[in-house]
Amino acid sequence: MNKVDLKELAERLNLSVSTVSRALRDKYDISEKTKKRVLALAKELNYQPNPYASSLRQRKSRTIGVVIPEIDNNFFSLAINGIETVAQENNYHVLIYLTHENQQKEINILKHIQNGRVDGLLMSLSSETDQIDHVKEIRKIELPLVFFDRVAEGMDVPLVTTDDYQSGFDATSHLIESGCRKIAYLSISKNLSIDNKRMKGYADALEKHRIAFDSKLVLQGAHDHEKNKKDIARLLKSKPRPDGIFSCVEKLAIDTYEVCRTLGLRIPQDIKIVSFSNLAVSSLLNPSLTTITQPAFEIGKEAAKILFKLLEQLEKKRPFSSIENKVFNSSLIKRESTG
Amino acid sequence: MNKVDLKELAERLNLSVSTVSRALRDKYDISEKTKKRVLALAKELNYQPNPYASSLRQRKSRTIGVVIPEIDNNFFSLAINGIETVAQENNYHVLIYLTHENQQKEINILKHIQNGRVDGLLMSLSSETDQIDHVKEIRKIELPLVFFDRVAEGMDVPLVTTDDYQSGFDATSHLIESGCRKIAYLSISKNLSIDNKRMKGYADALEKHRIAFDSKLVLQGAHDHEKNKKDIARLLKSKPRPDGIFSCVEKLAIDTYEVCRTLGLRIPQDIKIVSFSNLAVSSLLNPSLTTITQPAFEIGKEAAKILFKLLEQLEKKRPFSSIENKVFNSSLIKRESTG
DNA sequence: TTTATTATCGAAATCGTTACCGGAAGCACT
DNA sequence: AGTGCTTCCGGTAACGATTTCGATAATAAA
Repeated sequence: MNKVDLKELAERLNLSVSTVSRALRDKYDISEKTKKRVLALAKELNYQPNPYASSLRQRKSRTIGVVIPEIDNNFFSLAINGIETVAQENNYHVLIYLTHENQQKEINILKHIQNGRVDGLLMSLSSETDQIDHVKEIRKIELPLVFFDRVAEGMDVPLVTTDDYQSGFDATSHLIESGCRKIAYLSISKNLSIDNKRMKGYADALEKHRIAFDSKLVLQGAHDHEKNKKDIARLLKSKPRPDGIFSCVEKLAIDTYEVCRTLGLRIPQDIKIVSFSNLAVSSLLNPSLTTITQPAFEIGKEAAKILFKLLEQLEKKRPFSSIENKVFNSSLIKRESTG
Repeated sequence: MNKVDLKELAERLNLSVSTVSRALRDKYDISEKTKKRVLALAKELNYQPNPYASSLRQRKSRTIGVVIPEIDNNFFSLAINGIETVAQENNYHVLIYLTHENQQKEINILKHIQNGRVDGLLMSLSSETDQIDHVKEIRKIELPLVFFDRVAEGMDVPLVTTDDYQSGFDATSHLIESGCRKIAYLSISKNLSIDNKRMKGYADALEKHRIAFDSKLVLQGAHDHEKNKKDIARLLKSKPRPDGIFSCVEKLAIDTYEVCRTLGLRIPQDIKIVSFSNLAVSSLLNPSLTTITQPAFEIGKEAAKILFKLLEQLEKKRPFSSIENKVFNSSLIKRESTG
């Protein structure tokens, strides 16, 4: 066991522990000569400071937490990629927590995290979450928090999102312009603001083209693929059959593809599909999928950057500047599924 | 600021700090009555122990680290999903580190991690990694370590892998049986044992069918998509053109699809493709892709379980039982791309 | 009643690092 | 010589929990 601590360094160098500590951290009141001696020995012995002692004393952990619904999802893995990149640049560590779209898990995670384990939090809500007391609790202890994508609104917290309303509007308009008149909306959650906004865009686009909104055409997706496929199949077998599908999330679009295959429905001849998606192979699907693609990596990076800005302000005890929201544009990429 | 610590609890209860601590941890020498009082107040004040103080004292962090090459990759995100699931069951926290396939980053990460920040490590090597001194360093400090998928062999460390040789053999045989005679192998790294095994399976299958191994048909993939596509295009324009492709990783297969589209090559008529892949939409591609699919989620779970078993043994100071390797079977799923 | 035992709790040391305060030594300037 | 500044370093007390040891009181055994 190879544990070198400050005491050991101090003894070997005939210095005090506090001097060694300050030398290693390049403080002003240690001579250059001493600093060099200390650094040299520290390197030789491969000294690594104990992060827990340090965190305990400094009341900061150099760690941020990321709480997300799931990770086997292109959007979130790209976002984490962005987050981790920024964290590594700032010499921070990243703790990952998955809620698996479960509100109770989300509550538990937030509860067990509000003890200084992380200096800040990045978060995207679970689809089941229908109240946010647990998040407000986090605010009470003044833990810097940034929401991305699946945000909770009205909380005085920075939000990083995309132009969900506009995207919903554009996607639906695109379907209408492609000839669709009976367009279904596949939702993940009526609780999530991003879902509501997308649906509002959908509804407004319908209205603009004088197409009646029909609540029977709104399908609530679940966490269970099989159930989703059954529901989608029922929807696609209803008469008159929908001629367009706007899916709020990638996985429901995939389910739709599979159901269409099962039912022998042709895309785009029988039904056209557009979906939010970060699938790298959208253009290679059969048929290629028209997507609204969010800049997921950038969203992760930006959310992390804002969080680090908050941390810096906290550090310098500056008053928090105005809440910094950031809205990215998604891009509608037209492909065969709406052709 | 709402920081409740043991001292505060103790004062309010007219007890000593040590009694409160032991009551909370349900030790035998505290009366039931006192325990109840303590628990009640702790709950009321939402007491959360400071993890760093606790870790410092106990010399354990209840945290494991996961070091992987990338995360926007279906295999690794599924694996993490499995890891996180097991970790959450064990009340452990998960730190994520991405090497971005870069050896130097991998070295730095391992260096900064060997200070007690994690109790154990799960790891999959970067494709660039061509020596493993940094990993051996980790072993010296007796940090429990489990490799999964991209393992380093000969290190007396548990490995969780798939039957890469057999999969390589089967995939190649399948191509041959489908009529291919000039089969290219797309590799990610000559350093990785999984790559070597897959290639050995490829080579042996060729030999079994008396097809000469041709090193010009082995293409070394890089981290850069554009370069890969150029290389693949060059390969596919060579004469006589390869009639089969066996790709070691998903992303090279995707690149190949795109190149084929650009060059106007028809899959599977002009060229057949099989690839390792965890893509959920393999069957929806145009044409659907024949894959060797690894049980990624299970691999993550199993690796984490083995790690926790090691941690438990360490806890009880039992001698380590024999190194526990686990080999999962991948499944060859035949689809149109080799039809 | 005395002694041994058990049940229950408190005081203090400890984990490794950092912050606060102060002190010695050297120099410059009156 | 005395005063005032720097420069450089050490001692000590935190940070918040756990653990060891021992103390007290209550109970059982003698």
